[in-house]
Amino acid sequence: MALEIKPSQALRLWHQVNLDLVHDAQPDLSVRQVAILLTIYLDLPPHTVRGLAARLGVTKPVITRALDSMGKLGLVTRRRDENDRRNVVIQRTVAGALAVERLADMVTRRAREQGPG
Amino acid sequence: MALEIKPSQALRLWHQVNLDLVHDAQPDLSVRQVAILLTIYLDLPPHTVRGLAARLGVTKPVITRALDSMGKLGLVTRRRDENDRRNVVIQRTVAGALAVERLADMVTRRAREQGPG
DNA sequence: GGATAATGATACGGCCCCGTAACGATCGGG
DNA sequence: CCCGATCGTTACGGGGCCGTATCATTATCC
Repeated sequence: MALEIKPSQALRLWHQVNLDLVHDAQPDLSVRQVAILLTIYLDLPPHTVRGLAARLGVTKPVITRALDSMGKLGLVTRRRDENDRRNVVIQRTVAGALAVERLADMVTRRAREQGPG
Repeated sequence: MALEIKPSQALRLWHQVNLDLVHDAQPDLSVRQVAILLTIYLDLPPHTVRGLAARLGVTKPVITRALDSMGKLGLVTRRRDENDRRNVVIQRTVAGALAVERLADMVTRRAREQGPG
């Protein structure tokens, strides 16, 4: 059962949510950071730097830096993989889960506000 | 007739579209730039720096700089208001309209791909 | 064990964005 | 007129992200 949505509704939805994101005090995450964060919270673990880089089609330093900054915000954590100590496993946090949930509420609420066409 | 959407669908939609935005070669716009761009293309003209700043709740230099960079990308244009030469009227462009349309298609297509719950 | 490969982090130079403050241009009221 | 208010822009100092190249650490394979 796919979501039936018209282009004009899609645009208004994207507009409203982006306005909400600008308005709320939280620091704006970049498009890449959002893509990484949601991949971590929606795709099945485990998540590695290499894997995220491949999924997003960007270089590894992009992931490392994004994890650094989102780590400072408490949205994710890193842990060495004890089975293969070259790997780093990215883990979810309570704060990160809350941030994702807030985003879901934002999108859902704005979607419900959209009128026809 | 509001859009019926579940939080998990909303999150997957936001995730997919952000992944698309990262993947496509176009330079990533910031959240603020997207909010400005869509305000210009969805809200009724005329649009001024001051008005956009108020709508987004940010300072005027933020708008000026965003218009500079989006202007370089050909997404918007500026023109002096001849009635009150202090004002600047922001105008739409063909390239900007195409970019907005592409975004609408992206969101619409990804929405249709979302399964239940 | 030693060479090779793979993983994630770091260094570097460059560019863009931020907020505050100040600025020039323009309008409007007295 | 002239003074104050308004508009958009610019200057400044600071911080973040980018891609490339390089690095240390760890695993693998012969």
